[in-house]
Amino acid sequence: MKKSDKFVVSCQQCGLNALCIPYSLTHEEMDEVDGVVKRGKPLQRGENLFTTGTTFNSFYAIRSGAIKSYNIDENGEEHVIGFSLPGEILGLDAIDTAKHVSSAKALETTSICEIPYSQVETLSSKIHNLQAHMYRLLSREIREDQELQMLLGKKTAEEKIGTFLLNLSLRYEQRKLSSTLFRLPMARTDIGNYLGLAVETVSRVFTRLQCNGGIKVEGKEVEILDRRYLCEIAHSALPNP
Amino acid sequence: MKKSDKFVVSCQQCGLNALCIPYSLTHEEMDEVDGVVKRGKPLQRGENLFTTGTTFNSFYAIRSGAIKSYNIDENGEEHVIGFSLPGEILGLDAIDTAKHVSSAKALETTSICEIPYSQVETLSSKIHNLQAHMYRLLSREIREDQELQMLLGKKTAEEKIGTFLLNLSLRYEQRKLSSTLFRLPMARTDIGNYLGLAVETVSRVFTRLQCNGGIKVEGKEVEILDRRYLCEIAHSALPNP
DNA sequence: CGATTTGTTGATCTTACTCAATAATCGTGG
DNA sequence: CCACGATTATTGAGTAAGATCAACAAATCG
Repeated sequence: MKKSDKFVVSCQQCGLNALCIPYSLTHEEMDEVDGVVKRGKPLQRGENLFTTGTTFNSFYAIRSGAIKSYNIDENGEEHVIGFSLPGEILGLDAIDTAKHVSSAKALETTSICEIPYSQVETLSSKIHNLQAHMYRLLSREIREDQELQMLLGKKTAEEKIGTFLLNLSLRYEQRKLSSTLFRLPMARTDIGNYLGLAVETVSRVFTRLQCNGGIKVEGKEVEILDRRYLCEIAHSALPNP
Repeated sequence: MKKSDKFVVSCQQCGLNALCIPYSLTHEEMDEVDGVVKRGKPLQRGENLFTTGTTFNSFYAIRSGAIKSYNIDENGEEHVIGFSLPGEILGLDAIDTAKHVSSAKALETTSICEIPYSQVETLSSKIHNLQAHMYRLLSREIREDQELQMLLGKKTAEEKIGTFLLNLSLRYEQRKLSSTLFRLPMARTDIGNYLGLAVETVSRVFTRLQCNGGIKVEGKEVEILDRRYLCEIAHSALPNP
């Protein structure tokens, strides 16, 4: 097996384009990065990848499936922090405390790649482009979180759901999956919890968007019928005009 | 001037304990980190440190004063992202895009330290502890943003304001300033905008908290009278019991 | 196949927004 | 320093968006 092949197998299939930055690493460096990525056994629906308070050793890249990140507050209430789809990375919020500050649960059968943090730390000292990439990765998450804050603080239920659907659509597209027809891996409850809405509101907005011809919903299957209309609803710039 | 003195001058006074990590850097390393930090001329109230879309070259540490980070949306509406107080760092969200994704404006006369990103990148490849620290710094911001998301999505007006005040109190305390008596550097409008509340609601909650003896407000001066009560209102764990 | 969870729809209630009026504070120039 | 206008803050009254409660339908699972 050539080095570049190995790289392709454990890295790009992992959706780890992010970590690997093929355009700026030598084959040798790719191989090194490649070497630290571990493929774990798939998680079953409902299984936890990690839970709050446990020691942070690795972050993870989703290969297939979907993960829900959440926290349980003092009153035992769940708070959904986000959803991770294939090709995305999670666990970066735990670097600072060395303990996981949230829990991560599989929403469906999910296979993941484990990326031991200590090795990334060591490797990124040596490979300058990997370090630069880690900084960008972390920075991007900060920026995305800030966008979400605006969504949560200032937008109406319709704007929240519209933006949520368009965001999912974009993320699937980035992974070469259909951007117009996809399956929501999470329950309505999770969507509501994530967006700060009651389940009933989520349901009602879905129905309303369907009545207006923007989408077609059937259980967890969603089809985006009128992207332009959804963008209007979301009051955000067109992700893909 | 001894090296350690120089370090103290441009670094600790900057509130850059964060960047310097005295406990894990040698004097030589401290001196190197020290060397890249530039002290700029103070900003006057209303002056911008940077604006959305401009090239990102440096991030900044607040030495004194206060900064408001914000964005202007398509409709010309301002959205307040956050406030930076002495000893805190801002601009980390721009690493990814190489352009500033938000604007930063001085809320009062503010002196800052400029930290050229390219130099931190270079230096952190060489000084492993600096790299590790940068990762922690970025990771912490992600975690804090996630906490804010929960606040914005699921909490009532009282919980939001209560948490906001306790958070400010904690941040002042960390910088050895009074945690019980301080001046709000931002307008009510900014607080409301930041927390996703109407100005009027902010005003009303302030009055209500004052009536219940939790705080004393007089214009921008705030005194925390009953921390325990505020914590109850905020429905959060006591930051300092 | 029945039981349990998950999703939808309707009716009512509550929180916080909006609009409006007034009061206080700030900044500026005489 | 004070007077002026402009901005910023407070308070009240009415309204609307979304929460809650409740009932039912549909999907999922053992």
